[in-house]
Amino acid sequence: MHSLAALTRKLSAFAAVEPDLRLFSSLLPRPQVVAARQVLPLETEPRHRRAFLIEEGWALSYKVLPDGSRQVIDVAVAGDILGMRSLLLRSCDVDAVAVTPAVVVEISGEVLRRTIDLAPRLGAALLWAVSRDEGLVVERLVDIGRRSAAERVAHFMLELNQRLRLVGLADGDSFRCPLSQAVIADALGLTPIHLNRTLRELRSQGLFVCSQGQASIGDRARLADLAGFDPLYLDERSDA
Amino acid sequence: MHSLAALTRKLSAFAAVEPDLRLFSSLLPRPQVVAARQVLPLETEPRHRRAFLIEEGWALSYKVLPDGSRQVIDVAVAGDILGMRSLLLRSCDVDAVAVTPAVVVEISGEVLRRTIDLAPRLGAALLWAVSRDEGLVVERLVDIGRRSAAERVAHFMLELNQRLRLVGLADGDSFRCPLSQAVIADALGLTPIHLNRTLRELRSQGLFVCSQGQASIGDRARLADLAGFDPLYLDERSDA
DNA sequence: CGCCTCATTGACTAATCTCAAATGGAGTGG
DNA sequence: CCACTCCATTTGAGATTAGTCAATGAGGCG
Repeated sequence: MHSLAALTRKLSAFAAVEPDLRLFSSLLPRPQVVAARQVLPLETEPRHRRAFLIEEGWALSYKVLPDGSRQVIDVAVAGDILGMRSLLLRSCDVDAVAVTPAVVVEISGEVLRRTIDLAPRLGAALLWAVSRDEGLVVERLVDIGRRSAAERVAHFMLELNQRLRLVGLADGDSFRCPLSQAVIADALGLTPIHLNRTLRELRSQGLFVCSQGQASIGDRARLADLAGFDPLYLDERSDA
Repeated sequence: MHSLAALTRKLSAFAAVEPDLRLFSSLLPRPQVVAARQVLPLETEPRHRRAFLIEEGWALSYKVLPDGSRQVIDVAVAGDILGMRSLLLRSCDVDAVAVTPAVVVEISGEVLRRTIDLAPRLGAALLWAVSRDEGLVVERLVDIGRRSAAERVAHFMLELNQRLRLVGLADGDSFRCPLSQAVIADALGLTPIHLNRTLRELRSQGLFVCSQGQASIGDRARLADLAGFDPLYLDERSDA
């Protein structure tokens, strides 16, 4: 049996789904331990798709363009699900990979379909969770579309900090951040070089430091002001 | 009673939901006719949110940043729903507005909750539709994050054309496009000035023309090649 | 030690933005 | 029918941001 701890916590904000979660859990395969950099295959054969629930560790989904450049779409931590979209849609070309060693549970289309069928309410809750994660994509869209490099970085880091706090992986202004500059740059639509300079700039102003996988917000107020950050959209509570 | 024609068409790709749709329809208020530029209030009082189903016409949702710049998030045509996210989440600061005269149906949180409660399967289908629309946001993210101005425009227009074809609002390579350059620029993270130059460039190469609200793809093959466009993600069929 | 990857820096280039202004159509009131 | 205004579009010139190319450190690992 899985603990599904983080997921349970997430979904219970939406509805009372414990009994359904037991059913769901019974349909799932055993958790897998994966190494850092290991690919999480969202698609093996053309018609065979799957999603991954992240139980522990960090992972991300991304899309590679014909010219080889990469856009990171989601950064996922415990309780997040990667690839749900490609399970429901004939979405294309999205890949996922573990950033750190991680524990993941595969969710096949079959399992999801049976879950929606047997426990539609949990199905709705799962889709709601996905929808919530999409809120992050929207925020990233605004980030990349209309903010300068420094603003993007500031916003991204504040968001990350807030998300980690919500799942108990960060306490105050410091948090572990195993994302390389290349990954962050690909998430923010920047060059690693330019990201590096931007980080230097933030550092020199005492706003934010990030090195050796350890990140630290130096001046939350000024950073939030720079980013125009409003943590409201990360609120996990549902109004339902 | 509403026709919900476009929505029915969309959702039936996911599951057999006709009976549920009748229930849903009975919960909805009457359609409203709104003028171009009229705001669709996603949030009136702090705790009172709503979404809008677009029956006819064009509308869009956007987010305004502190500095006044705007990022367009969704462009919605018949059958699309705007603001679903803000209904489910405590999402913030997203506004919606009609681009053309339009017919819309308000969906209150109350109605959505009752729908999910009484017809969870339809609830799942609705959330699935939302998830599908989010695929568009992801695509926009890649667009803005990693493509040049010309590539963005090419991709956006091919996507729009494809979407309109799917709901019967475009036939071949020509389609009505009532979006002003300012709107398109805000959707693509560009300045109107730069968008204008980019459009000129595409025009001069015979790839794409857009004027007087009428758009036309001049050379689909080269345009798709430029954009790296793959219409797969727009496929409305579900695998479920 | 040699080979990674990641982070960092410099010098130069190219894409995009900003500011400013001209053009042109659509509607409006006289 | 003619000013006149309001927009959206178009163009120019110069400033700025971010990207490219190239190279050097620094740390981890077999």
